Amino acid sequence: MKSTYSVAELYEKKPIGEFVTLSGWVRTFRSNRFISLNDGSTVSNFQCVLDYEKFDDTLLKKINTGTCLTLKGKIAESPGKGQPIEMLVESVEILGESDPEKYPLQPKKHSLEFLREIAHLRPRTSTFGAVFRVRHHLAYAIHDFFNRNGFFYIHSPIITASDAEGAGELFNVSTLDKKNIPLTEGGEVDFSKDFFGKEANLTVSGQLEAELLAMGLGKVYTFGPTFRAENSNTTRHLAEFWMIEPEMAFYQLSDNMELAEEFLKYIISYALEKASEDLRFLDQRLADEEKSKPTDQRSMPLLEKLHFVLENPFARITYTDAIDILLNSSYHRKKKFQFPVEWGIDLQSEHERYLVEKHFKTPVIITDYPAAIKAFYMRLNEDEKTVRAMDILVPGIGEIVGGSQREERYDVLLQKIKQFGISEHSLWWYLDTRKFGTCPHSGFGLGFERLVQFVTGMSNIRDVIPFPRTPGNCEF
RNA sequence: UCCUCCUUAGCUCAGUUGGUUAGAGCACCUGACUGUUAAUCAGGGGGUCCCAGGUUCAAGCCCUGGAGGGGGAGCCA
Repeated sequence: MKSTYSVAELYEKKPIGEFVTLSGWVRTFRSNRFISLNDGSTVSNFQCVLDYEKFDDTLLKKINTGTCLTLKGKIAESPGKGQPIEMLVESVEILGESDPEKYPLQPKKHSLEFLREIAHLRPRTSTFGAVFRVRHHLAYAIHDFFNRNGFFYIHSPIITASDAEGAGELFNVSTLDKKNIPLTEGGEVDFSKDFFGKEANLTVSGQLEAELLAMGLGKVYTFGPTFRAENSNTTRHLAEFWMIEPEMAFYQLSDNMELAEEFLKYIISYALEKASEDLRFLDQRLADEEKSKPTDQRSMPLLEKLHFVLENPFARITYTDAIDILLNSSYHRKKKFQFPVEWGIDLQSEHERYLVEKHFKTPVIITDYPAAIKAFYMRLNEDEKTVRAMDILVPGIGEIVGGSQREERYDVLLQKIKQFGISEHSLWWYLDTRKFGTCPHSGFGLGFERLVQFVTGMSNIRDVIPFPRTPGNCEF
């Protein structure tokens, strides 16, 4: 018979009368009698009761917030109101002491900004425990969804020599001696002397490589780290983040949209099922936070929002229709938009927010953007002005998915590459797939941390990844 | 990178028109109490007022520069 349990297992099995072993970290120690213990298996703490007259004072003094303990004792029904069962402690082993004068976490509410500075300890708080457990379930759900639907998980390279999308600043990967950098005759850095014999960077996207695999394996996806050296200081950007990029042969844009919607709904319903206790906690946390805001600025309660997304179809409109809606809006007539609206502009945050939060009040898929504001690889429409792009916008976060049908026609793609000023030579392998057995295909990218933000209701992206990397911040 | 707000005890924050020894709640320490739920009650310790310079008889408060953080924007996922 097993006698070592996690807190989650104790609450599930309620082994009343059984002598068990339990390990965890002390949240509070009340009345010299009640230890509130958490082991990370669930957001709930477990009450362990000890008779202080039976234990040494020097031992009791070591039971403080943060102390790590192994307790042995019998499980009994709890006469108190806060919990169904509790442990009547018979032995206490101190695994790790915690000096209460110096331990920064207290049994009280801390600001997220303060906890960010002690990111090595914040996994011991209720909020971050819940966030990281939900993050796990979401990651697992993503693999589960693709596996059930016939996708193959592929590993695209982390180090690449191509700035695939031509977008954003790159992190350089080099083993050159920084104090003695070899130069060419023209005074440029001589990357032929570098480790790879050419300039190399951390990947900004696995998409181009995923396309190569899709045109052999059919349906594939990547799920890996991505790096952008942008000087972005916002609540929704990281220098290192995780991205999911499915890529499907023989998928048109409409198939792509259907997949993306089904995918998001599957993941959310999986999280609601597997992490219901954590999501209830996060729902309450958000509600408490929203109390300090004026009524008209409050967002929808977390659980209500998630159910709403599950139960309603995403709105689908073209970019051209979106511009019309914006032009006909009362916001536009009253000149509430800071940026002008006209066909051809890149939609600003305020425009996206109006469409999602005011007009449709549901996630929105916008398609067929002007070719000039989208990447070179997106398939050109018959009007030769727009491309088969799709962005999914959600309330609070904005863009969570960006995807497209890919340009499969060799001549059109080559012309676009030249137009965008990209060296065709560096993409010879990408062009080859259009030369040999090309086919219509589509895919999209989902920012994992933005998904975690959406599901947990955390407003800053730095609070949904254990150790965030942002400009000027690489601690831990 | 731009705009804006902030920086006072371990944490969250107050500090009036520039004026004596800089305050509160929580945390911590000591004691009392002991079936509590962020326990309660009494007492105590704890400060480079972000840094540097300036104005003034006098600066936490005013001025200049810098650093760090929050929110918004851009770039994007």
